[in-house]
Amino acid sequence: MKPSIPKGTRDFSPIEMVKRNYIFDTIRDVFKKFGFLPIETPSMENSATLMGKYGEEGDKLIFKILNSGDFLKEADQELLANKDSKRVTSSISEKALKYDLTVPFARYVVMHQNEITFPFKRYQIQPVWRADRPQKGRYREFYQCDADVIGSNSLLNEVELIMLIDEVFTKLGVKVKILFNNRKILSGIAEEIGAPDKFHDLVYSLDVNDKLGAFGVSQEMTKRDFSIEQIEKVDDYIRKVNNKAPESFRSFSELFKNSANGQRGFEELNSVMNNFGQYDFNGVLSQENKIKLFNKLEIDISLARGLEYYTGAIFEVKVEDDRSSFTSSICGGGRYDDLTGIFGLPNMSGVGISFGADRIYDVLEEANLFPKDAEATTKLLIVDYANDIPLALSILKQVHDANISAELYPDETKKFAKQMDYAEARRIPFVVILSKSNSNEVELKDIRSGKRETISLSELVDFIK
RNA sequence: GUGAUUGUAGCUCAGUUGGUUAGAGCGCCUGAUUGUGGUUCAGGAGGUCGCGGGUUCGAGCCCCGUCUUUCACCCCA
Repeated sequence: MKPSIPKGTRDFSPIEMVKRNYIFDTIRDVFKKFGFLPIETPSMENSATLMGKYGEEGDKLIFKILNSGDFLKEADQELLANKDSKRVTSSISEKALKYDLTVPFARYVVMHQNEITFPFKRYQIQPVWRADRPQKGRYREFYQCDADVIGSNSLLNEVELIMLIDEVFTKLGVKVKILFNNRKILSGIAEEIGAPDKFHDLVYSLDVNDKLGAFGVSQEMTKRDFSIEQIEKVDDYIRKVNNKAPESFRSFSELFKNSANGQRGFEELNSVMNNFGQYDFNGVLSQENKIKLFNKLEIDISLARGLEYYTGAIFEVKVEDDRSSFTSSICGGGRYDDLTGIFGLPNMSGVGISFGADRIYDVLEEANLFPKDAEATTKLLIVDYANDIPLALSILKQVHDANISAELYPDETKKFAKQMDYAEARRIPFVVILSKSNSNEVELKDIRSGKRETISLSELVDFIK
């Protein structure tokens, strides 16, 4: 049979793994620095844990796992006879692959609440699965790197997460734009125009602001049967936000006369943004005391995010780098006030962000931002050693003891040319040709320059280092 | 989920309006040559043309189905 792997999944070669690990290590280091602690959860969860948390679209993208044994006997025979796939699923599948790391985390918090010290800061780097159709930057199995703080209402957590995002992308060398919004503003607008029941239609309409501007939003709202007064009111909001001037944004709050939700959303947004040097809405803090970010931080009122559980802050990060054409978001997150409530632990607000490692990989690859030394693993190869294997092994031991990665060519019977090809293919920078060496001096070749020289064994370690 | 797109040797690709034993470059293997792998020369292995069905005297080229690739929409990391 011809070997293959499922659609949307990938194998990773050693070269790719070294680069992937570079991303994971960078993100993990920043997570640790900010005080987050690691956990892991299983690949699969009970379907009931996952279903209903991601909205209608999200639920459809959850991979279900078939029950074991004679599952058709256990199934609802009537639904089975009617070939009602959608409804019969729940009777033949009780488990599912996890769709993100946030919901399993909420489940974890509830199950381990007695052992956790709150506020709890955890990070988690694991694969998740989505039954999406693959395309650019979209895979069916991909890694998320999450950091969440749960059990704290403080908006300083939002501030810290923005600092964390800025630091990660600064370390990776990618220029990005951090978009920030608050879901309360969105529901505030819905309330203000008297259409809280059309929240989703409003969000979808606002979404086109990004591409088509205020006029596009009006058009979209017309399509979705909003009244002229409603459209005009929203248009007012949009224009105030699209105009990036602080005084324009300040006047924004005056628009929420009838919505406490909207007013609060504005205050939350304001109090977070005010910590950063790029914004100065009310001029309270002097510029010197504000945090300077390497990347851009912007308010984007159209930012809604599909995940249903967000209730406050919403983050999204997009690449803004000439060297990359990547347009989809590479990091996102937000605040969820009651994710644990459904599992029986109310009043536990959390906020977190999720880095899309695979998309970040694509960006770094496209923009050529991987450090070059990320490719070399072994520093030294010993070749042509068949005549004196004990000497070869003793040199190997000495180099290893100096904490340098080195190896023997794995087959002493192969031709010299083969052994040199191996060094080149593996990008090993140095080769010791043992047939021309003795217990005092070794013949060392630098593969990149092609130069050979004889140096003493004691110098070897320092030379390679 | 909707609409396109791709699939020929290990890799990158040719293959004309359907017509005899399906090609190239690189790579790989063998031998020779070369004062020290990387040069040059000679030879060689390797493909049921994604899979299944159909049309035809005859299909890599046409039709249907299916899987896969890539992309847009939707949604999202």
